[in-house]
Amino acid sequence: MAGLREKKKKQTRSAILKAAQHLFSKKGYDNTSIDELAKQAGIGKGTIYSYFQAKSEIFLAFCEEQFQFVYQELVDKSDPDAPLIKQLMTIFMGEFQFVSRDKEFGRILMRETIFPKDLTDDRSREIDNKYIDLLVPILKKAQLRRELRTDLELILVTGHLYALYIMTISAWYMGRLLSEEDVAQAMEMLFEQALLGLAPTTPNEKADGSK
Amino acid sequence: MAGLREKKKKQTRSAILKAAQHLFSKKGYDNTSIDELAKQAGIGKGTIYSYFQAKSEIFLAFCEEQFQFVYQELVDKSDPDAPLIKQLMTIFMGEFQFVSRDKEFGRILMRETIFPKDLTDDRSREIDNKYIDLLVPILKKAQLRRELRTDLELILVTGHLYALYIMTISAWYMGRLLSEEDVAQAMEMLFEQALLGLAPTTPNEKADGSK
DNA sequence: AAATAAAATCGACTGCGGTCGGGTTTTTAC
DNA sequence: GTAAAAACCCGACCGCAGTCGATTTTATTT
Repeated sequence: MAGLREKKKKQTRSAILKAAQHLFSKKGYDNTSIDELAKQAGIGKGTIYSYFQAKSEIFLAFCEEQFQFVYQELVDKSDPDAPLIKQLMTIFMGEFQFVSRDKEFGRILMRETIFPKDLTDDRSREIDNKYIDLLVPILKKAQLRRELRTDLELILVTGHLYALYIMTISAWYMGRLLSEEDVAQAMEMLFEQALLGLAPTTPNEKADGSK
Repeated sequence: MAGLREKKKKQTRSAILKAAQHLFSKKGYDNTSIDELAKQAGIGKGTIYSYFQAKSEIFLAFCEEQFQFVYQELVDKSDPDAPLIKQLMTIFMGEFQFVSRDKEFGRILMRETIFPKDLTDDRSREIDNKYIDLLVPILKKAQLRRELRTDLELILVTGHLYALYIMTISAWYMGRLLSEEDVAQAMEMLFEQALLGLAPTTPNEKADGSK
């Protein structure tokens, strides 16, 4: 049977992740050393590096599991027939609450997700694929309700909205936004801007003619 | 004279930055150790930490100088009467070219700028204040030309546009956009989306009534 | 000018992320 | 069943960021 080795590897990998879940949650990312992780998982330090290429990768794998749970919750919570902006707020503020539970945790996640160090690792790409999967159906429904233009590539729209989310979070990290309400308010204004457009409601070229 | 000490401190600080400029440019950020930096600057390792709290701070200070130069170039290059979207493209693609000269350099800069580790350090905040200072006059002129709504807070608009820039860069870092043309194209489409709005040209609420 | 206080400088030291070569276990070949 | 090959595991080791207390340099007081 070729299965014996494979099985053990799965066990080891999951032991590492379990140790990570325990220690990261308890002591935070920076305060958990690889040595501790290895000890907790009952393996040697070097072994960890044959499962993950860097400490940050363990963190991303850890996040992925957490996310899986949160996403489902968010999908369940949001009302598919509510106005688009309401749904966006539900999802992204839910995200924010999750990320902001531990500021350090969120910062590392953001950094690795948006500006990944290792391009060979698909983990970061997968994470924002999740955003796309989450948003696209919502956007499609909004198109049916005529809340959204139908001539746009939805992937660009998700990128647009995600960008505004990132910017809001960043402003919070930089101390420009202090409370959760500040964050919510700024985010909603940005979404409104995106939906209505920055240019005057009637496009400029046509307005010129009428003047 | 109270000046002697102050003078020396200025000298030392500038020696560190000069060493940083030299070594970072030559060997990259990660490959330059604090020890080397200290040696090149002709001081002890510990001394560096009484001028900067972390290696990343030295990097940000180094960037600030570089930026100063690039900004001026960008301002000079852009035509203040061109359509807003043209001006935005000139500025942000100029930025991109600067940042992408060295991928590692850009990544660290982005990470520190957008998700700073140390909130007590104002450097990262200053860097995006520069964006605001750069964009606001351009936006004001666009308002006069009726290319931009006048009922918006300009700081939110700069945030909006900056967010789209970041998102595009991020997509490049993640390997979703490969060439410079890809980046330019994606960026322009996002800016267009932002200007025209994601919602159908006539806002939904009014369209409903007419139907 | 001498004595005291304050500030700045230094490099040995610590702890951590990541590497590497030798040792061990599993698989394959015969 | 045994020997060769492959895969896997490990912890001593390396280089580096950042700390700390001892030491030197500058400012202040008498």
